[in-house]
Amino acid sequence: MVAGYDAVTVEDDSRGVSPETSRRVTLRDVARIAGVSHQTVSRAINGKGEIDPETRRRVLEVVQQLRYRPSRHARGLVRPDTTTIGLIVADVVNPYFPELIAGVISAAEQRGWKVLISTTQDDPGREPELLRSLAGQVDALIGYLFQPEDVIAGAVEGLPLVVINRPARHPAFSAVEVDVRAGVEAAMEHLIARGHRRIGMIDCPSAADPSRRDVLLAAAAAHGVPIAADAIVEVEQSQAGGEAGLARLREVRPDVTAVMAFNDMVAMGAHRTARRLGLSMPGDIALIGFDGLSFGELLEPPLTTVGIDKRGLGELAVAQVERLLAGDTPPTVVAPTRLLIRGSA
Amino acid sequence: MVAGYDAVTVEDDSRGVSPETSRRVTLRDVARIAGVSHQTVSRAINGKGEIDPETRRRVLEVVQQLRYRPSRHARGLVRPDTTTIGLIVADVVNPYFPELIAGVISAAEQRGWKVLISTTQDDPGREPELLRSLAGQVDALIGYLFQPEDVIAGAVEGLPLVVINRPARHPAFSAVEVDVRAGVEAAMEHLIARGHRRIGMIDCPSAADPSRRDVLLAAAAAHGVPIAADAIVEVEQSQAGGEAGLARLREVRPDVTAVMAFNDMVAMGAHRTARRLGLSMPGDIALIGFDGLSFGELLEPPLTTVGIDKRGLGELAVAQVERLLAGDTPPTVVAPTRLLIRGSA
DNA sequence: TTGTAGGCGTTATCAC
DNA sequence: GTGATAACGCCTACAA
Repeated sequence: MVAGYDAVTVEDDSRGVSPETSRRVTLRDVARIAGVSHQTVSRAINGKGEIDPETRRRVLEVVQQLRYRPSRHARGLVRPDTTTIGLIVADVVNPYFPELIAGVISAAEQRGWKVLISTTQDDPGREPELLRSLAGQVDALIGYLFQPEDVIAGAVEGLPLVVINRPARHPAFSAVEVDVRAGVEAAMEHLIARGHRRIGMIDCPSAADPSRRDVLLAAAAAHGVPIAADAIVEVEQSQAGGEAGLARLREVRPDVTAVMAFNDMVAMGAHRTARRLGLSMPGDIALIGFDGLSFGELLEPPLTTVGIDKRGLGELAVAQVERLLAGDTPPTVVAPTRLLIRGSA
Repeated sequence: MVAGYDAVTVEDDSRGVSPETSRRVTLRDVARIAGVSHQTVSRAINGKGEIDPETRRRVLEVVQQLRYRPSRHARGLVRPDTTTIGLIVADVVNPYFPELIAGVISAAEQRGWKVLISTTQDDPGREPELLRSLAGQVDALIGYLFQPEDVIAGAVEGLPLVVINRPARHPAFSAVEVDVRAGVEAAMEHLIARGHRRIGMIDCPSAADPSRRDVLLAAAAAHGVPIAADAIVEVEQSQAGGEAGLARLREVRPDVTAVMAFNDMVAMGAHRTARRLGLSMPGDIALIGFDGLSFGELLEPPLTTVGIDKRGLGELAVAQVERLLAGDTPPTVVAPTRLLIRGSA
């Protein structure tokens, strides 16, 4: 009993004299004040093992009073590990991402995993920093990243990483890619079947390899409908970029009858410009986007586009993580695309 | 030394013979194989303290070879805590949420916090289970929840919780609310100023209190433009609900000239029905949504709506968490709304 | 430069 | 029913 008494005094000290130095309230603090062993407190909290109801009540009271909260780290150390994966994207609001995120979350949840999300707020420069800070908290990472591979590799230091927007050259990475080639191919065939022979593109800078532009050029050439160099304009990846893009393209090549946009955002801008110029779609000009974002359905006419199964992409990424975690080095997985013919082409 | 030797054997066992039983690779395993103390390994990994480059190289090699990864829990136990907050929403894809999530993430990031996201996949029944499982991983929770308060309270057991879609009656909760009253009020004034006198509503079931319906009725009454009981139809909260809602309303009260929808999703459905019926907006019928989702801008005519600063809502929630974590019991915070007059009313 | 001892907060196992 | 004692995997002293 003397020991208990002593302890209480110590407790009073640390709590009364210097509450600012607020050390964390621990199981032992509760135990001391409640006059029981820390083990009993544990039992009271977890409802495990036999314990006198009265003791339990008293302990829980002290728990409340001290605002005690168990340390998740201490728990994690002792209990079977919950695996947590980190997800880094540029921006949650970009309509491309929510579905992707949903795929990751649901696939993770199926496995009983948790997902930690971070965004670069559209600033790729923050990637290394984010990767580093997430790396300490998770068991693996999934990222839609733009930095050079060695920069990324340096930041994650051996943590399993799955990249979802580009090929993985670096041996430490694993990748999920979109079948851009098949998508562009399908779009091209569609346009040609509709009689288009002078096709243009509103492209954007991208780290992908091969780029959409290369793929498009190849597909067009393969079909004997070569694309003129000046029928490809490059703009910033945004709606505004798309608006400017179509305007520019019309100036340079007014004879173009069909346009493939880098993605739906850009296509939406082009769509806007087309309407502003009084061009009917698909009559005066056919327009095809890429991504298959749902807002395209709301446009008038609705946007024809190469749809990506973004949800599936997220799920595949989690599956890759699973194999990585198991010690595998899985080959790149390719997510399919599907032409969504909706009206603008 | 015998102990060490034994251990090596065990290690060999667990890796070679039964990789399924795979115990975690620890710092000590690395140390043993590298022939140094676990402390040296720690130094090699963290780059702290003096260490012979050659030793370091050798250690890191073993680290690679054994695929050693430090345990985040063990680290967390010793290092200053990263605070992590859990965020629970129904579904990331619902266009209401991405902005909210973005707000939470950016506010959290500003404070150096991490965000763990979970979704109920639109099944409120999963809330207790999710809350419980998240509770073990985070320092506080933010949730867009539908279960009764005591159910929630039981699941989080004292973890700080901020609810963002309803008032907090329970003392353990803290809340961020949307200023529905002001929003509805503004919408009402707008309609009345435009000469509308027979106003209807497409409502949905909701846990909010007071409900949007009550608020609308009060506002209407206050302006001397009472709303007939049968001018309020209740539908499921979805686009399909909205479609059915306006159709039903037109049948019962064809004289209604303006309709307030429960939210933008529902309004979009109504918008569709209006077009299908050949009703011009805002001429034949004025339509106002709620939420201020951006897709409303793409409709033709664009949807007039009561806008919510969803990003701000998320930021406010994080601020509430901060106060909660500091030991405060902050009062409910109200996020403002703003009428976005875009065309449909 | 390297190794040893102790502790972080929790749970499990075993006595009492 | 309750309480010691020993892990869990890591890091920060401090000693060698």
